[in-house]
Amino acid sequence: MKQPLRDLVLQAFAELRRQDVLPADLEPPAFVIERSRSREHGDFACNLAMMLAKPARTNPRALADKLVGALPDNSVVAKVEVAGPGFINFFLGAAAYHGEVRRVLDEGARYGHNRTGDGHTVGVEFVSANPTGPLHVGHGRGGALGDCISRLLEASGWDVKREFYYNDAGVQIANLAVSVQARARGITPDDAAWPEGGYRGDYIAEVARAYLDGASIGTDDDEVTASGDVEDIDNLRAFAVAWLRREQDLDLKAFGIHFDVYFLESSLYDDGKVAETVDTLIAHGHTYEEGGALWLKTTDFGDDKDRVMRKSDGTFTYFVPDVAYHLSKWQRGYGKAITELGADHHGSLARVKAGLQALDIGIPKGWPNYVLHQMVTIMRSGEEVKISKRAGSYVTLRDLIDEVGRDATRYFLISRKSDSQLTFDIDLARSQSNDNPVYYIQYAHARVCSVLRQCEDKGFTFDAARGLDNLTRLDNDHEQALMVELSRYPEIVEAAADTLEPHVLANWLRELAQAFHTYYNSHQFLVDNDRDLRDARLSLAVATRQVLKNGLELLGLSAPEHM
RNA sequence: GCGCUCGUAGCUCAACCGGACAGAGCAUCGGCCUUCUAAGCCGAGGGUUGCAGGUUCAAGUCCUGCCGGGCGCGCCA
Repeated sequence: MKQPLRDLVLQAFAELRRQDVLPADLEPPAFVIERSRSREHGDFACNLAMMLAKPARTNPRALADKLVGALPDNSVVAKVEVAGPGFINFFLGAAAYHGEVRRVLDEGARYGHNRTGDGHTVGVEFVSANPTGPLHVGHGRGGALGDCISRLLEASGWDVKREFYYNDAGVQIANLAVSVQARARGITPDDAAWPEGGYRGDYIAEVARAYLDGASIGTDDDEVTASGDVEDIDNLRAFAVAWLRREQDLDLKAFGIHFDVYFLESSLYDDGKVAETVDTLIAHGHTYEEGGALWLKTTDFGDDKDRVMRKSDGTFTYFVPDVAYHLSKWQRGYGKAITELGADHHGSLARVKAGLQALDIGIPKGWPNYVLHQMVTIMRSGEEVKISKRAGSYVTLRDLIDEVGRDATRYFLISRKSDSQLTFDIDLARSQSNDNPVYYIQYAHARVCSVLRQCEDKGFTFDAARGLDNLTRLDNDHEQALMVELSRYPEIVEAAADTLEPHVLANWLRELAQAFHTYYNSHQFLVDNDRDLRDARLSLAVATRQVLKNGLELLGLSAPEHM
């Protein structure tokens, strides 16, 4: 709804330039049209006059008056006021909101979508857990965030590729293999013979048992059968990785997340991409040898010290495949790329970005776009549960889903800004699940469904067209407030997608639900003696249900018809 | 020590990227079910936005310096 107002203001601005009130060569500044916080300030406020006060060398209120005077005739604005330090407040006519209700019913599941992405491809990488253990809550936060961001971008016209990067090469995988081997030999973590750095969790014993039983594991691209031979470390490793990948896949499926691409780190070595990346960096003169190692001059690109790429033993440090991996994303046409990581990885960002810049192939400085999430602290029985891979003590994602449900887990994990730490109180989420915000929103949806069922039971026929013809009957404060809330949805989706912040949508959905619950409690939908009013109210209820459903969908939450 | 990040009501967090009087939920207290689902609604109390400066018409938001929490700082990944 903002754009028509913006156009009007720009026309007024141009008119003042013509009248020499403003310098003829003055370009319009980056002013905003924004929703008013309070009803008395109208529906939208514009700050243009305050921004122009200095270049025009007049006081903002006088300028605001002139801008208002220069506004062209139009049908959207019912009233304009100049207020405060020089705000121009727009009061919209009821027709503007009625039009929005019609749009909701007309566009249905597409309402709120926009075309910002224009069909371009964006790669969204998230979770990317090492296949060395079950997914824990931190992965859950990353998973929920990445998936919701993907959904928001899809709703904004992007062609989204969800991508999972497996670190299936390197030291941790070797550790995994020897851990399973030790378990298969009957060694436990408390024994002196337990390998240094081995994974101590009980799941390792499960893997070992299955290995000794000669089990088979099918993944989408492979089938691994255990030989049962404890000495066969290659088979042990392949079996353990396949096992854990399958476990993680099941967890993600239970969480409602799918990926389009599973990218294996090992493939970067197999097809020579790592070597190619290193060669390119050397060829462009961004490296040097020192102490038997090959260094990348990351300080040329904003890092605080240079980094080793190839160790003196000839192997590469971990960030080299990371650079090769991101290069692969670039080459695969991800003009926009989002990499979602736990904040403990932030130290490596600078060197990966430096590596990408040093390739000299025109990758923009801000590419990829990193989204970091802070730690999740888990409380159980009033105490913090420490996550310790070493001791094998976990709160797994599966535990959470089992205990508090998929919807509640997702909602909890995305309802906070990703860069602030999150406390997940399991007891609270479980014991008070009825007071959980997600149920509050879903309840509003179920209530509309219930009203429609009652409508049928009472023998009323709901005529949506008739309702839309009678929207002028919706004249009380609660109905007005609800319509205003509904009309904000497209702006919320656009803002959340632009800033990659799903919590904006989560919080707003609560406001929408609240506006509906308030309305529901103060007015009857199924008035029996006034069909026009009844249908008008039902139209508004159905529009609300549609927007609730659309919003829940973008967060990957269900929209139940009964509760 | 250096870098990044956060600090808002008793608790958990918002605040539309610089706008008007800082808002919700939980918790506490008080009301509302013979009427569409009370998983709901209405009301009350609760704040020097960690501290001190600066930038400007306007600062929780931007800049500087402190204080405090978290994370990172390896030829580990």
